[in-house]
Amino acid sequence: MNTKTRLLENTRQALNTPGLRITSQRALILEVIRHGQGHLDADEVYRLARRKQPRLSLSTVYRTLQTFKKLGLVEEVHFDEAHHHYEIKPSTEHHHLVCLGCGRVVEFRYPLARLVKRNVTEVKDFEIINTELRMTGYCPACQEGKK
Amino acid sequence: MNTKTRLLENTRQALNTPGLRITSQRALILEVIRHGQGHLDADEVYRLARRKQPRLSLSTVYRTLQTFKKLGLVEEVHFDEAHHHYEIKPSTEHHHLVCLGCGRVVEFRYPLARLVKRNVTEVKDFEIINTELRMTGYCPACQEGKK
DNA sequence: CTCAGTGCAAAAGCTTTGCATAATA
DNA sequence: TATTATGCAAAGCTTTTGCACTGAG
Repeated sequence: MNTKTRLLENTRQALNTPGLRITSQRALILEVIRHGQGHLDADEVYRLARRKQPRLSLSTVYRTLQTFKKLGLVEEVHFDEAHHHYEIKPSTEHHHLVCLGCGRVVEFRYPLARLVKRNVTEVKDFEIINTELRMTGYCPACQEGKK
Repeated sequence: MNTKTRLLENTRQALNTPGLRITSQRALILEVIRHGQGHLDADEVYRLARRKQPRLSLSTVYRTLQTFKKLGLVEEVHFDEAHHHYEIKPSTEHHHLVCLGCGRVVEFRYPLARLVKRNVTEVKDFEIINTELRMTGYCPACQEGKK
């Protein structure tokens, strides 16, 4: 079984929804996000994917990202900038720590949703769909640099 | 002391930084954000402020927002959409709960920064500047509507 | 063969910038 | 009077959309 066939096979599992078609573009984009280290924005996905499939268009990337989001396959993450980043939907809740100096993004696990739901009156009655914590600051290395 | 004078007086206190000028636009924009219920985006600030000062331009709003942000006077909040919202910098840490049904935004207090800093290894060594938690879901009323 | 998906180009937001003019300190 | 800030218009970016063509099922 060659790489391309395996890729399509994986995609088939991920995208098995009536009416939805498995295309080489979708397989490729899913693969790029899976292997992309963490948090790619649409343009990064586009550039990486174009190495394998030069005729791929940016609109396809955007449309595919929307599709994946609706399917719950990827998650949109909001950093400080104006645009969005995407990551494969994690099985366990996790959050992000962004260094304002070097831009490094650190992920960490912490069961916030449960905690907050239990302790905050306003949240108790909500049906929570998504919980996103973003902390920004300076990592140890960049704290040094500032001195 | 008339309204305009008082406004400028308040602004003077807020903006007292060498080289920074107190203008009627800045006073007005600060006032709009202060009285705006919670979370206005740039365009909302613009439209509200234009009622009092029709010649105000949108670029001034954007530039002023940047200035205020740098001064730590207002805070940029990131919701699900592509653009930013602004609020007067709160004295105590608080977070946001957004209803996906009706769009209502509920604020709640919870000392997350402290908690996470204490419990998460990855965060311990960071110098944290900002902590932003955003939860989305459905409020009681909208849960009803879905049935 | 049909209809969902793609590529391309154009449009649509939101935000930033250049430059001459106005206003503050 | 010396700069800083403003208004206007134009440009920049990211994201979306229309349409004819392609390709999966």
